[in-house]
Amino acid sequence: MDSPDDVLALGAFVKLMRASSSVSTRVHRPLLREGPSESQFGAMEALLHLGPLCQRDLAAKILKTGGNITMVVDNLQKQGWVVRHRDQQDRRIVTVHLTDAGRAMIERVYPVVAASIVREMSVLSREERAALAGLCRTLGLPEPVE
Amino acid sequence: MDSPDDVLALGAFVKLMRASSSVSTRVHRPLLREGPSESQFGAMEALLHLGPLCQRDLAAKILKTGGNITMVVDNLQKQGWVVRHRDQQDRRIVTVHLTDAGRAMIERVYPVVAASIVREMSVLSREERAALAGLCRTLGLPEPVE
DNA sequence: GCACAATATATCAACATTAAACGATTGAAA
DNA sequence: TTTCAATCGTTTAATGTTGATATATTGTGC
Repeated sequence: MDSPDDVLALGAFVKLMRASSSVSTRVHRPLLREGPSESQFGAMEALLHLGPLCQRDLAAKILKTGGNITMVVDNLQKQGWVVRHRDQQDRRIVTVHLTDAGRAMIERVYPVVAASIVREMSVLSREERAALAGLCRTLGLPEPVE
Repeated sequence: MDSPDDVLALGAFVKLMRASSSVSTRVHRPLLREGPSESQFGAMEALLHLGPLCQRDLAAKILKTGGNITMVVDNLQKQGWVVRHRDQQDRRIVTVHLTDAGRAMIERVYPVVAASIVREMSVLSREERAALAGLCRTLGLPEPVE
């Protein structure tokens, strides 16, 4: 467990965690004190680009649990950015829709965040960005049973 | 803002976020229902490998805010894993020390997490892990003013 | 039609996280 | 020596996050 290979694997993991944490913090910092929180932003962006979603799909999109989505949607609803529609075919399902105010907000805020992301990624060359994307895609896949 | 380059930058960012989130979740899942939380683990690991730290340094090590550290150390103290020592030279400073029980806990748990990390990273070749570490190191650096 | 498993959401307790404001303490400048 | 700014930790309000559990609803097998 302390072979040189293991040490390098641990180092790569730590760097992955620190990079994602610091980049994410910097990307979302401009929204402070006016816009949605990070989770709220993720949900609003999904609704903008994918259309109305049920809470289950929304949770899957932003990698959060069901219990969490209830609270995030609650808070979005308080802001008047989304509304819940109970599905009439399957009454277990709640579909979340953007309001006009919500659409206006996310259409205003999304470009700001996107520009921030592009700026953050500009420290890497085009080839490096492609390499990072490929490595992260591999890492994100479920672990093989081995 | 929608040039092909920008789209690739956004894609790389999303994959970075999803990879770090899913890998981190899988790495820490084995600790559920017995061990420390993820933040608690980070703090305990820092104390194990670096020795006693003041809360400010602890916050910097695990990339969290001061207000957060107060709560994390509170909860570690409740478990009997750490103690606070008020510095006598500079009475503003609180140094956090592992207790014997805390050291025993983290020495038992750390190898489990480390093995889990090594397993997660094993989906990449040695060269890929090195490349990932380098890219993430670059990304984690503060953004140039440009 | 009736159990019954599966699904979707909500609820709950515990812990996490942040920004902002605050109190105590320190050190240095006036 | 007396302000005074900086530093360290804490507190607070708001939101997030999870796993466990509960409730309502659906569809299936009988």
